[in-house]
Amino acid sequence: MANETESLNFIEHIIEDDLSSTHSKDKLRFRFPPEPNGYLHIGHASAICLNFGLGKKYNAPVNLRFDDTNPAKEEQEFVDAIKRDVEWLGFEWDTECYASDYFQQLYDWAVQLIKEGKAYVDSQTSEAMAQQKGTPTTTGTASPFRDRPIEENLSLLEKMKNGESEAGEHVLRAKIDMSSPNMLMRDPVMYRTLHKHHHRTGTDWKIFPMYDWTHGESDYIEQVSHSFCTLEFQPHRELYDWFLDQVYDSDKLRPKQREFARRNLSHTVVSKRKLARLVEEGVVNGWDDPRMPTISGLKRRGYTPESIRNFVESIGVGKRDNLIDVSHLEFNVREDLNKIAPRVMAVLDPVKLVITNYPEGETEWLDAENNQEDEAAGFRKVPFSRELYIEREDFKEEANRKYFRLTIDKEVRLKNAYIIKGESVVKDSEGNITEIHCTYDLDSKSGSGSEASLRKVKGTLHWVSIKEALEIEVRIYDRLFSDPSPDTHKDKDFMEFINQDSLQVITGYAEPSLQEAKPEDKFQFQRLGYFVVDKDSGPDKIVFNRTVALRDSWAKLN
RNA sequence: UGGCCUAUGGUGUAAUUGGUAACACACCGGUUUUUGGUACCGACAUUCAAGGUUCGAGUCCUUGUAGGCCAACCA
Repeated sequence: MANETESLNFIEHIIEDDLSSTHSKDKLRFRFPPEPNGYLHIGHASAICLNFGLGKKYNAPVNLRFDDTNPAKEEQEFVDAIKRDVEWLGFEWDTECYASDYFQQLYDWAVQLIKEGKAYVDSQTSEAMAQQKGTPTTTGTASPFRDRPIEENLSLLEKMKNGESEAGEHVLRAKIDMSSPNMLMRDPVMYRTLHKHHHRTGTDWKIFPMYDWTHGESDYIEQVSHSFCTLEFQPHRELYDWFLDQVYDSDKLRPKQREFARRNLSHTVVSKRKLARLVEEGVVNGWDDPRMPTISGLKRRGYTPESIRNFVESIGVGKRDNLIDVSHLEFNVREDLNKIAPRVMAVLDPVKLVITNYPEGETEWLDAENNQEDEAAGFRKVPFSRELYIEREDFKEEANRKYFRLTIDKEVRLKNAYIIKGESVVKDSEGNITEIHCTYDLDSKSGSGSEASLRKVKGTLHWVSIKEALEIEVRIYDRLFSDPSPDTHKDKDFMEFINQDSLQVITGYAEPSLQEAKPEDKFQFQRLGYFVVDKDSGPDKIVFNRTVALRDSWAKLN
């Protein structure tokens, strides 16, 4: 069977091992646990595809769980955006969960821990506690409150809960081991007081559980079998297990945390906090700016869910540090868009071309194939006339043999139209070319089947008839950072590597068929790249984002 | 003066658990082409280092080396 030779990633190996020893298949359950404090990015897409992909593969439920334990940073806007993005990527969650739904259960367990002498209220400043915590190479020392009587701990926690203490006055700490080589085991904070409005619990709760106290218990409550997170949580595993030990009932499934390496994309940052800085400091125009590696940014840039899923699958999962070149991502959009994007013609850097032997004032409508990769795509009509725009770089007065485009005395084909020959140029007083004059071969009309039309010419140019052309706004994007790995320089802030020219706005001219294009419609501007209609488009102005340029082996030669 | 994790081509992953390095991207070369696109073909690594076990090691052992993470009342 083909399945037997299919290679597995290390996560799948873990599951297969568990399946053949401790777990039955119907007990498998996964979760995707975002904190609603920002938008999802391409790194999250990896985690989403991993967890939901596992769900599909093993026919197991996957929860969408919002890790909303910090009301200071979390907002409903982000919850909505996250749900939208997960759905857009093409996944369905089993249950929509919130860590805040478990606040009461967590509190009850905390009380139990105090009663068992495994937690205490500390009333020192955070600075003092940090001091006592020691460093990775030196052990910590005990808090003076470590052996507070159980009754006192209980009443203090009660006071904290009732909002009778200030933020920062007391915290609840687990009593574990101040000399552990793992800093996280040195009496970690379980609860802090925060007088903030929570997006779901409002002002009901004045104390909020910390991540470590919440995450594993939430997995346990939901009976998640495998809790996958990124590598930086590796040291948290010991604490995850310790907290689980305190509440674990052997009748139930015991969740396990396993870690994988987050995917780093070159020339950008893949960190919610750093992306938030780009938004806050106005480097980009919001979380969905097409230059952002957010899901919503990629969507607006013209990426398809399919291309992102394929990308994630092709790069796999591992445990080592990595830096994936953006070209991987770009390959995947091109591959998808090549199949589905209708071809149209647009000129972005126009120069006027006059066909001197073509009748003045006449327009003929020619047939143009919509997509040669898709026979069902059919044909459309494009207007052709005496005066056209072509790209400035598609003409040179003289050029060597390697240049296949228009030059004086050389023939070239106008896509879907006729073969023309360069004759002369008109220049302004500064020597810039303002018009190119050429003649056309009446018998060479594309698709006519005539001998002339079948003539082999080396170059084919795209063009647009000036009279019928549509003026469009085109936004050309470049990488946001000039450095491949802007946030890994020890002594430099990633903001120092921002590419100042990551956005270029130009006016172009497109064939009139584009008049009806709607936001999110995707096209290939022939010989240029893939473009998507932006939501900023209005009735009098269509705005296009360039998703990605076509591969360009000519540009490489230069 | 610590603990944990990771090392396979330029990049990212794989290798049926000890049987002779695979796939994709990138790069380079070529064929086809009314997109210098697409498609197709070819080239591109003896697996961090040094020892060891073995008929046989990317897989096992030893010793090194390099990189990452850990000192938030963030997640």
